[in-house]
Amino acid sequence: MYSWESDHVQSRQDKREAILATALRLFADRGFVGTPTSLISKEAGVATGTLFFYFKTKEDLIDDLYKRIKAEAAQALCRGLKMEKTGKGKLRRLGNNAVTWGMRNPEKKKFLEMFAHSPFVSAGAQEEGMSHFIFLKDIIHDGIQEGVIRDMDPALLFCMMAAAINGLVSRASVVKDPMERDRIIAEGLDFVWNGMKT
Amino acid sequence: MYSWESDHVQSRQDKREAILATALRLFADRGFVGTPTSLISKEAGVATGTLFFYFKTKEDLIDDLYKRIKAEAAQALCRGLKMEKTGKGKLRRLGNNAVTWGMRNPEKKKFLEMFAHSPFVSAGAQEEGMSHFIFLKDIIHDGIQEGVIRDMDPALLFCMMAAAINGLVSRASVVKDPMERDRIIAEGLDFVWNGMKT
DNA sequence: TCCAGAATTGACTAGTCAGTCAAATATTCT
DNA sequence: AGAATATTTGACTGACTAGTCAATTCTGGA
Repeated sequence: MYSWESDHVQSRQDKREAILATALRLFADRGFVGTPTSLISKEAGVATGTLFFYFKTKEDLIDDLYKRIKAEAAQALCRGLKMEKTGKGKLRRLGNNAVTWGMRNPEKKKFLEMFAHSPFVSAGAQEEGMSHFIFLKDIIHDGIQEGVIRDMDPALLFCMMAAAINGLVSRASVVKDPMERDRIIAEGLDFVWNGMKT
Repeated sequence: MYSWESDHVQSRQDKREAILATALRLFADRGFVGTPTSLISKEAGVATGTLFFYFKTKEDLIDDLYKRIKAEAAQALCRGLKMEKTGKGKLRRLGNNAVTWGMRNPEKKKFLEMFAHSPFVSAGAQEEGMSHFIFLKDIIHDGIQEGVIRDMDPALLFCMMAAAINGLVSRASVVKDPMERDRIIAEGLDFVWNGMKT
């Protein structure tokens, strides 16, 4: 079968993408260790050797996914941030963006969670992942300067914000009714906001 | 060598405890899958067969640890709770207890975290684990009745409180200076409290 | 002391999985 | 076209691991 004969046209480089997409799906519901590379390649429609042609090791594949998702998440957090002039506005927008992204990308969120709690994480990837989020420190810092945020340890604020929003998304994800879900998201964001405002 | 000759007197039933303690330590820093049963038995000073004499499978061992730690954590959360008369007092005490326990038992905290994010968790253990925490729902409910807590979804409040405190402990754990650490804990608890109070 | 059952041992098994490699196929360049 | 290079394949290997089991040792009671 030649690609120009197929319904599923797949250029050669797309195999790499197919592997990444399949890996994400499988990792999210079976975990890193519960997902053999053989299964990834099978579900992606490639041979085992092909997977190792594109990724030197399984860990490389995981790290690659991590960096990619982390970068995408950082980008999503920034959506519309420039338009907000006040620190308060920026922070509110940030929270909204975070929740929206988490709700829309459950597999990616799960992956990031698993990665963070996994003991076999390459320190390098961990570090590069965080580098995308430096701008958050600035926003928090500005908020404190403006006096709209309580003067607390910025790293603590960052940790607690992230954790609380994570909890919020987990809770909101199990609520089926869209109206109720929106109400819960609003309540959750209020929780975060009240926690940090002066 | 007979036990009465040894400096490390170890009655027969203590092997079970030795296995559990060793497993906790190893799981906490290598993860479930990164810790072979052979290593657990070796470090606990027993034969491989002995481990499987006390625990039918590796998963049984993990579940057992989980139930035990969960029960202990629930107990720790309750310390001094009876003495508090108001909902506000109870909730403040609760937060303090949670942080204190998390800081004092990093391995157990890590274990619970890993367990929660592990995809191969027995639903039974998960359920029994939660059963120890039903009393929290009541406290939250009382707080809302009293009017000291904002009227929001109790499950959401529970999720976010747990997540935020978890984030707080993570952050506080990396701070070496005791004074600064105490300040951060106080700030963190304020965050949680401000998030939920009316 | 002797026995029955509980506890303990560690060599062994059966299976799994990450990663290799030589051969085959496709693509690009001249 | 034909050579050179890039990609793809899947059978295979070597390492590792959960769990077994027959044999041995320990323990408490008669």
